[in-house]
Amino acid sequence: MADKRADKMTIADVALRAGVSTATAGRVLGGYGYTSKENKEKVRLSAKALGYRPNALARSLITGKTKTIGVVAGDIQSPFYASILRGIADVARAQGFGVLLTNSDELLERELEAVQLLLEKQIDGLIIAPCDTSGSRHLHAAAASGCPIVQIDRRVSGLPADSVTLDNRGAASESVAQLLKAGHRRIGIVAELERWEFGDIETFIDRVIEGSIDPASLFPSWQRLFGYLEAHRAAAICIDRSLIVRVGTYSVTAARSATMELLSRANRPTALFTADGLMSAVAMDAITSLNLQIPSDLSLICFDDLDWMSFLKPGITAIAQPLTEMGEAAARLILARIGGEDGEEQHQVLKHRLALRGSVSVPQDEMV
Amino acid sequence: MADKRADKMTIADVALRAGVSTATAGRVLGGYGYTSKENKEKVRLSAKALGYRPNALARSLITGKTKTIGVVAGDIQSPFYASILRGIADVARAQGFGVLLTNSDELLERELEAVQLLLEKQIDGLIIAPCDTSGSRHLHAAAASGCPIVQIDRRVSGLPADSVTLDNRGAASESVAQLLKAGHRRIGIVAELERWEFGDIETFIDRVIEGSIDPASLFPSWQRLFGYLEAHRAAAICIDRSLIVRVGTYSVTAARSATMELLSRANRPTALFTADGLMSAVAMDAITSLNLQIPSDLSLICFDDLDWMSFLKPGITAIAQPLTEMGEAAARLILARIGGEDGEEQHQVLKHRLALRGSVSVPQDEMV
DNA sequence: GCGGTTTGTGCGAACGTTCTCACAATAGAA
DNA sequence: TTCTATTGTGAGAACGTTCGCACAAACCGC
Repeated sequence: MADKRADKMTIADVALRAGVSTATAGRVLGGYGYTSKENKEKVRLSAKALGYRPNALARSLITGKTKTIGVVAGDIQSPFYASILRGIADVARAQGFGVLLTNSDELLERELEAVQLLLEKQIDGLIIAPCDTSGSRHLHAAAASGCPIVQIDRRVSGLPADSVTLDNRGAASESVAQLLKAGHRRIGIVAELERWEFGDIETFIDRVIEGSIDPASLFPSWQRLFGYLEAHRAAAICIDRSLIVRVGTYSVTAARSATMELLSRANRPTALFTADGLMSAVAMDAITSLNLQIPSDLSLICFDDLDWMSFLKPGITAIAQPLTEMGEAAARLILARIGGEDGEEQHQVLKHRLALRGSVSVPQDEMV
Repeated sequence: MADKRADKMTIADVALRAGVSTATAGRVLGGYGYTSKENKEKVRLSAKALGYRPNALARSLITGKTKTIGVVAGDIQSPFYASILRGIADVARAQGFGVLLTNSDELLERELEAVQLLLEKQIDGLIIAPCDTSGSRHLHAAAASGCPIVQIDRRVSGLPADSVTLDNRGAASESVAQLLKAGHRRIGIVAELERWEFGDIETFIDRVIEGSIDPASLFPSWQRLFGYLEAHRAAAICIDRSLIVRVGTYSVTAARSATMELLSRANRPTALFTADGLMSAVAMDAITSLNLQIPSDLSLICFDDLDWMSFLKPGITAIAQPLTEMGEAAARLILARIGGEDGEEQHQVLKHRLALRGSVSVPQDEMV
């Protein structure tokens, strides 16, 4: 038994018991500098006997590295962030890094507090899904002060930081093209589309058509609308503004009522494209409530591949984002920066996978 | 402009610029001790001008508190842990605490490493879903060394630490009773049931029947089997051992083949009880693959309420765990302990909610 | 034997805070 | 006046590490 107060054992105690200086004990335990075999042994034994556990705080204070990366997610509860976080945590753990987690709920104020907290705790790097893609002075400041940042899911324009995003525009465009190819001419889209800083949605549509928008620092849902518009233009099909359902907020109730309204119309669309996981779940709810059959009454392609889409009666064709891979990529980028890599900004744009299942068919009116 | 190197600003720099001692500056910024109004003002101004950000590491080193709680989850990616984590993070944030996250993948070795990492980083408290409910010397050691621990989802026997769990036995028992009441006599159960330290599953069944098992530090899936058995005994119905499908590992493929086998039998059960979210999803997949209709061909009650269960054609009756509440409760407990509360061990057992939907009916053979 | 490298050790100064002292100055009470 | 509180200040010692430096012993080729 002897000593079992594993509590406040310092390197000095270990050194004393081993009969060496604290410096020597530090060297063997920290694995730096030279030490003789005998002393190595003595110190190790002493440390084990005393139940010594290094204090990372003290180490970090002097080395200036905490081996901790901060993560600001939107909402950890969502499968989207949960999977990304999984990827981050895996890579971090493999390198002996810890993950300090906060969520912003997509609220700027909360993001501010979170970043502040993380920086005070001296994280070595920050992975963040930024709320505000235009301003974000706090992120510019953090980057300027030397904290490496990797953006995920979206990019704040002008921020000197790496990013990992999905080709949302391409994915949406491909899916909508799929529906168009099947013969659909009235394709509804349900998307969040909370805010676009440069005007209303009509302006957005006009500017996409005229080709004067750079999708890079758009929010994902806007990029997906972009893809929707692009596919229509490529097929030389006019946009029916009424088929674009802008929920305006990331809420189930708002999404539900908007979707119900769209699908209850006399001239309802023959196909539906949902722009994210929440919209997909809500749309599915609405579809079963209205007793619509997929794909005979309505074709459907969903952004985000949720588990139920594969085992529903006809499987739902869905765009699968490589979420854990995104997290892994982000973690690898941040670790590289922490490791001192100082090349150009890296902007990794990952590709989706279109899971083709049974929710798309020829539109009803053409089937006769 | 002036100074924008928000990087290495220490309290000494602030003090120098304000024309006071570091002690006074510390008092103003740290909010302890006495300071005159004038100095307060001067220091605040100086800090703001220099973009001073306190170094939590240095503070923690001396105060002995990091305002950080460590979390060891099984798999953050699962909706189960994601929701719990959400609850934890919310409560922690509200109190200015950070959350240091790791996952164990239910592997003891990984849990060991995780706990080690967290303790080295000097977390103030630990919330953990322990892998091993019997041994766990590392947790005993951590508790002994003064680190408060809150266990979640399950309890290691004899560990002096609070816990937050669900009444798994009660929930399972109630659900199975529901099926029995509807007239089912052949009720299948699909559960993970990876390990039970005291013997094989037959022994377990026998010992439950004879009433010689304390369910407190059983793994949830075993507690749920316990409830299944209990409900049968209460209804004086014999257990058919062949209806108890032990998957043995938390894997989709194993679960799928086991479930397919069960549902393909000539004398397949008339009702099914799935013991967790993964089993539920897999079972649903199997059911649709086999083209069985719910509830006419098979009644179903699932443990864990997943989003698709509410909007499927007939809704699936499910046991909803109050997950975020569990996380919140755990966080509150740990914060209380960190705050110095030293009463008796607290073991909070939360209640489930049975979401009654359309997946249960009278068994087919009695319907005539 | 002599410089030069390699290997090993201990002292003490960092790191950026908090916190204990000692010490003033002011104010009110006796 | 003189004694106690109250309010304020700064010097300097913690906290538990890492790291620079000085110094020694050993080994090496020549």
